[in-house]
This record gives sequence, structure tokens and C-alpha cells, in this order.
Amino acid sequence: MPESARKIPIHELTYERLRDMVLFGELEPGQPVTIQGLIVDLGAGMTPVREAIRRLCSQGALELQGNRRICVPKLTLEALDQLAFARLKIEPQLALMACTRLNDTSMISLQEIDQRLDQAIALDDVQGYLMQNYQFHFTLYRAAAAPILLDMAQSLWLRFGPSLRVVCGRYGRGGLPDRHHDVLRAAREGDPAVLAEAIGADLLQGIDQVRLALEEPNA
Amino acid sequence: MPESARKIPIHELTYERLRDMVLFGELEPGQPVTIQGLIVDLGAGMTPVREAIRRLCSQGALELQGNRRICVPKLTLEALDQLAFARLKIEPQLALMACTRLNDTSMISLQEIDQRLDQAIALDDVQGYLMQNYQFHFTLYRAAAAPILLDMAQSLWLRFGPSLRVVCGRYGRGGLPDRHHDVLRAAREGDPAVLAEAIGADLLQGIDQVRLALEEPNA
DNA sequence: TTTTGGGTAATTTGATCATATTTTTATCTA
DNA sequence: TAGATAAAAATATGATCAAATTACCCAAAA
Repeated sequence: MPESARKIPIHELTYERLRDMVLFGELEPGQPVTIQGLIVDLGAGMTPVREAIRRLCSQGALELQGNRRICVPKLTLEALDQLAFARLKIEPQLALMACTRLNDTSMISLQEIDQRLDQAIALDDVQGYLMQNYQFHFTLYRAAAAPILLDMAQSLWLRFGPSLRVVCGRYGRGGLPDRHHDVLRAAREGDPAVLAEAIGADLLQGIDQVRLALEEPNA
Repeated sequence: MPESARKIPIHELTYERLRDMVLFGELEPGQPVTIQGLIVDLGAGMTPVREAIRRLCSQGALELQGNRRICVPKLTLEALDQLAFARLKIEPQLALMACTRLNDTSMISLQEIDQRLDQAIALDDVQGYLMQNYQFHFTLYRAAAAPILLDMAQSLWLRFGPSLRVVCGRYGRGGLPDRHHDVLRAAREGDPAVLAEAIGADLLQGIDQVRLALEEPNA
């Protein structure tokens, strides 16, 4: 067994696994999440599962409903407005800070992720699209070396993720302009303000899609 | 025993207790926090303590140091810059949204809190000042009915709290203009933009105080 | 003799699990 | 429909194991 594997505690692995399930749409909004169920599904003990759930609750990825039941929160229009406001303030700033710190390695990473993202779109692979889209944004954001803002962005994505999945699954994403190419171009040219603006435009596109879905009569 | 008391689980009480210890400066930046110690100090079992710690870690109130030790994070200048940016975006917005929703009851609450705050200042009661200052801001923010932005503000205060305590203890807060009266006036007049501006000015004052302390050679 | 360095033992602390208790939900009868 | 009962799930404790830190001792060098 490799050294690195034994170092990571089970509660951490459980957290990461459960977080990804929320982030990439394995759990639908409104879906109940039980401790016992996760113990069986993830093959973990009770303590690690409970700790993972507590962490995700305090990040807004899961929700405690008074009677000690837990579920994936459903996005309301009010919640979406708050998310939109916060994301449009925090994430362009992360992009701005990242811009001057991007080196060749991270630029190549971004381009590779963007290619895989295009592939996922071509194959109608919704989960792949969500994963690569996440990687694209957070590979950029991590370059900003701003852990507090990064944490905030992470929490915002955890609240947004499940709904994005539902929307993508329902409408696909045909016909929408590809904002990531604008982002990549601005990153190559090293213009922080333009890059921040491009990220803002990309976010707005996703937010508007979700808003459209929420405003529909059938939910 | 009243019905309401028995309903709240121990892990929740433990979380609130520990959160307040961070928020109101009972724990200093850099101070180690041990599970065993909290079990003794708070008289709780292991599971509730562990869960409370996990929640606070994911809010940035506590920090895991590689070797599975936990401590109250020390604020760096870089972290302060990120906190300043985020607070100045989120909290004035909460004030703005709260402005039109303030009713007589919450206005009276705010004025009472402000009085207790002045008392605490007069008595050089640092902990009292911190508690009333927190209540003042969050009584206002809660009126915004924006739980996501409120969560974000809560996390930002948890990261900021311990350092504010150190600063207040060291320098007091003599001679600084009282921004809360501006806030109250704007709230009474019901002008959202002015209220948001006043909150921003208040935040900036606290942030600048902490920055001054951090920039000093002796730490 | 005092000090420093290395290494081992003892202690402390964290991680995980098994289990008991309490609460909530579901079911079944009257 | 209401109340009682059974089942399921969450809460909380304590025990056990593993890892890390601290304390301590002895030898070697100044």
C-alpha cells in the first residue's frame, strides 16, 4: 500500500466522496440523505459519515430539516438571487487575482480541461461536463492563492451544483456561446480586468439558465 | 425542564458554545484546540465535540494543521485582504436588503443593543463590546431574510473575531468615531444606499485597526 | 562538570467502531 | 380518526487502536 493512501483519514475520504456526489449531480435537490444509507453505500463507519455530513451541512451542500432529517436543498428563486450576487462578486475577483499568477503549467492544464469539456459536450455527457466545468473554474481560482475566497467559492458551487445538473439534464446546453474560450484568451493575454469580466459572463450564463428553469410553472 | 431545552441536541449546543468562544475572543489566534480538552471543559462526549469541531473547521473558525492537530488560525495580511474584500461586498448588501424590511420591533432591538454597546465601551468591557457589536450587525443582517449571505457573513466574522479581540485588548478603541449612530440614523430614515454605505464605513474602521496591528513589527 | 544530541519509553491525542439510548416515523388495531 | 405499538433512524457514550508529541535517560563533546 502506498504511503500517501494510508495518511488520509476515512472521514476526509467520506467527505470528499459525498461532496462530489452533491457537486456533480449524483444527488438530486430534495433527495433525502440518511446516515444509515451512507454507511451502507460508502462502506464507512458511523463517526466518519456523521462528520462528513456536518461539514457539508455547514457549507450549505446539505440541509437539516427540523426533525433531524437531512436532504439536498432545493434552490428557490430567493436563494438563486443570493447565490448570483455572491458568485458575481467573489469568482471574478478570484479570476482577477489568478491572472498574474498563471504560469505555463496551469495554462496548459486549463487548455486540457477545456478540451475534455468540449468532448463531454459533444458526447452529451452531463456528468463529465459538470466535472470538467468545475475543474476549469477551480484550476483557475486555485492559482489566485486566496484560500478564504476559494472556500467561499466552493461553498457557493456546492449550493449551485445540484440544480445545474437538473437543468443540464433537462435542456442540454445547445446554442449557447462558449464563454470558456473568451476566458482562455484573456488568460493568455494576461489582462486581469478582461479575464474577470469573461468569468462574470460565463457565470451569468449558467445562472440565467437555472433561473429560467426555476421560473417555469412546472418544477 | 422546559420542552424547548431538551430538543436541542448536544452537538448543536457544543457547536454554539465553541463558536461563541471563537467569536468573542475566549480563544486566542494560534491557540491549540484539542478534542480531549473540550470533552473535559465542555463536559460533552466525544462525538458531539468532534462534530462541532468539523463544522467550525469548514467555516474557517478553526484550522487543521497537517498533523491532525487543531488550532485557532492566525490572521495573516493576505487573509485580512481577502476578508476585507469579501466583507465589504457581502455585509453592505445584507444591510441594503434589510433596510426595507426593518419593522418597529427590530429597530427597537437595534437601539437597545447600541445602548448596551456604549455601556460596554464606557466600562472597558472588551468581551461585552464584542458581543454587542456582533448582535448589532447580525440583528440588522437577519432582517434581510437572506440565509445564504447570512451564512457567509457568519463565516467571515468567525475568521475575523479572534484577531479583533486581540486588537481591542491591546489598544482599546478610544477616539474612533461611532459609526453605529450613522447606521441607526440611516435605518430610521429608511435609505438603503446610505445604510449600506454606513455599514461599509463601520467595517472599514475595524479592518483598518486590525491591519495596523498586523503591520506592526512585534506580533 | 556542564551541555548537547540522539534515541527510546511513556503519555497524550486523534480515529474508528460497536453499542446503548432516545426520537421520529410507520403500522396496526379499536 | 385516534391511540398504541413496532420499526427505523439519529444521538450519544465509551472502548480500542494508531499516531504523534513529550519526557527522560544516557553517552559524547566542550
